[in-house]
Amino acid sequence: MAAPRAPRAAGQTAVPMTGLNPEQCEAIETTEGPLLVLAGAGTGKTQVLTTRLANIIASGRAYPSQTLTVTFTNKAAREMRERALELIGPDGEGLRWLGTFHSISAQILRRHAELVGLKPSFTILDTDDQIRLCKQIIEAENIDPKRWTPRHLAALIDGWKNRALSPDKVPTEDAHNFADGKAISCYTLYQARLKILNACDFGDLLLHTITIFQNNTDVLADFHRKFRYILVDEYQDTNVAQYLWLRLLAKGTGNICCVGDDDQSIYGWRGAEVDNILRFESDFPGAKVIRLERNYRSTEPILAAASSVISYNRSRLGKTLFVGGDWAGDPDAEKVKVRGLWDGDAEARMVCDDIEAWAAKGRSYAECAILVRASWQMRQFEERLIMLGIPYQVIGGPRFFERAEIRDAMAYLRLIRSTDDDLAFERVVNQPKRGVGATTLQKLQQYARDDGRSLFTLVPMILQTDEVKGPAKRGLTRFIDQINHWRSQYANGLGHVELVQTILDESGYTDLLQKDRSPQAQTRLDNLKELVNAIDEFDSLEGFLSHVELVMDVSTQSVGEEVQILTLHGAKGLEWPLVFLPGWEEEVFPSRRSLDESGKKGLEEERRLAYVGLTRAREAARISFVANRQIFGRWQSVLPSRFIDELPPEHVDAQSDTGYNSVIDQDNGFQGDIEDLGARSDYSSPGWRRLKENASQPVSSPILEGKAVLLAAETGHSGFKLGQRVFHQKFGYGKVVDANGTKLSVAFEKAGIKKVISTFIKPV
DNA sequence: GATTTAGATATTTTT
DNA sequence: TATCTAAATC
Repeated sequence: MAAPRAPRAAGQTAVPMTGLNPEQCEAIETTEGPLLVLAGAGTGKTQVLTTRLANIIASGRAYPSQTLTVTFTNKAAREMRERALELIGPDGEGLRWLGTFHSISAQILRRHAELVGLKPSFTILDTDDQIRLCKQIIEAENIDPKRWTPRHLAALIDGWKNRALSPDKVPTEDAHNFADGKAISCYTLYQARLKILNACDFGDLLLHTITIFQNNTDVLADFHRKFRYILVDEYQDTNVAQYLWLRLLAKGTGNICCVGDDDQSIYGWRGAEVDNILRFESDFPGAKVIRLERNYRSTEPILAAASSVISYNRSRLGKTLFVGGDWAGDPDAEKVKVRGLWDGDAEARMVCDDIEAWAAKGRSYAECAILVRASWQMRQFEERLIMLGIPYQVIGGPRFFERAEIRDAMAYLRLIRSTDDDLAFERVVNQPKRGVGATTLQKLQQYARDDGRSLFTLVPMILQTDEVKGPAKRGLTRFIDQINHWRSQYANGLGHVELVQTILDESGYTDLLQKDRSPQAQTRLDNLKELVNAIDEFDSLEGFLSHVELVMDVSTQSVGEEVQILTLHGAKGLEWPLVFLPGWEEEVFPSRRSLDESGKKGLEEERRLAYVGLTRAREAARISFVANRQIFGRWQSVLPSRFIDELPPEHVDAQSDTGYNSVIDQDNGFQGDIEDLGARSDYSSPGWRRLKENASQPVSSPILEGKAVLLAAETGHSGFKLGQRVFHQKFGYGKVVDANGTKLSVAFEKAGIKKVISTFIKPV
């Protein structure tokens, strides 16, 4: 490789810098030495990051392959790569060190696996495999799995790995809380099992890489020479392991640029340490800090609201966002609306009416988003939107590669790739049913543990004996034969796409789903078709599998003309003109669990979540809270969130449509005035009083009228006749087959099933 | 070993 | 309310 071209003079950039403000330019041009870019919400962070990367390359400071760019999500990595390539053109083909912490670690680890006792072909376990491994360990250690769940153990191990703690370094008091101190031996056992399986979990990808760097100065020195510039996105979300990883690499040139926002650190429960960003200047001596505070996204009231709330946090570096874009000095900017309602139904009604009114002004549904704290809050909005016939999209939820049917299909493929993959073997040996139950499987596992060889190798030997009999023996024999058959077909040149198809058909998996008349079966079949399509895009099975292990993500869904419903966490990095922030009640938001588990730290994180939520809005933010909330089927009287009190009164239009003297308490039969409630819970605050003074106007929903939409339970079935064709947003078209009682029975065409509908449905 | 039923249990989510 | 797990029964 030739040496990089001579660096250009400082200040001279090779990439167009039009439309960038002075702080942004400074962040782009300060290429040498440690740099922290504190980028507030909506201040053009991604643009700075991509332009900076492009500039380093275009100015000849480094070849693309000499830059390391780290993100947290695959989505961010994809976006960054695209935007950087736009700026630097085909030169950037070599941006092969742009990726997530995990994908880059995996690349490094594949090259140096033997240094930590792994083969380069190691597999990467996902959460599901991890939990099943933990289950086996808990059984082996004779721990009561009811009291100490595998999930619990997996979470503990994950937590330690986030903090870069190997089994010998776990503080004893940390381990005491699990199964009378057996936690550490479980962890040790877990790591031993992983080594036998030639596998890694996500945490190991980072930890092994750190170990390699620490124990092999030559390898580290190699990477120091290689990576001339390091860029890190979302630095506030790094955990201890990621921090150590970065420190080791940054010791080379010292050219490390971290971009982040301490006010947007919302993943503490997942191991992120806000402290990393707070400590940056002392961690990297001589570090420069540049603040991006000019916000191009939101109106004055929205920024004022967000800034005011976040100012109540103590652990932060401090920034002051100001309106820097088209919104500057806009006299028509809407104040942040705060509305109090009787219950969740009324709240959903108000929000959806607002959305209709927005659309009636000629604006698009896709410009609206409803951001909730927890996913259970989504349902009532969905129901209401279905009723009004407004298209919507729920973002998040169970991901494609985590669905059972996809994981089953993947397990078959993993077995074809490597018969030693015991976890895959266990998953599908009885899927579809082959008469191999828990007892048989346990017996097999016992053998495998004693022998140290894989299940697939041992089972044929066991079958020679009389250890397993009857249906289990027949099932196992067939299973082994089938796998061998598929493997030889594949070895003899059967294409990987055909292979999946063959496996699904010959194993009886497709049959099983086709016979199943449940509503999910059709979706599952569709998902499997989707999987076949996905595999088609790769040129080999191995390529597909190793990609999927790291990128548990299917290409982003297209966003059409739909209202978006998502969690506050899912909203980070996104923006909409109109944002609804419902459920601002104590115990819901801030979430009670968060406060219970992490106290003041938890509260500050919840507050950052409020900040993230508010700053997603471009033109209008609408907060709401209720007096009575149904949580898991139980009614609870709730109080407005303390964050409402932290809003700046002059930028807020607060109003309660229901009055606060309306409190029901199902458990205690309490029904009374807010004064009583205040007395009960010591709740009294300026914000609350301010809202209470305005508590007069009733809620109105004019938009509802004239909609050809009915709820069976509310209206009876006057709107429906037997045989009537109807449309349901989730299940599609169908015919009414029974309309007695309070519910409506509908046979849906696509799913081929009958379903009792208690939510809204539209006659067509 | 498979199926059914009763009971407990309940954030946020990425790799 | 909905979902997942473990015991109880087939």
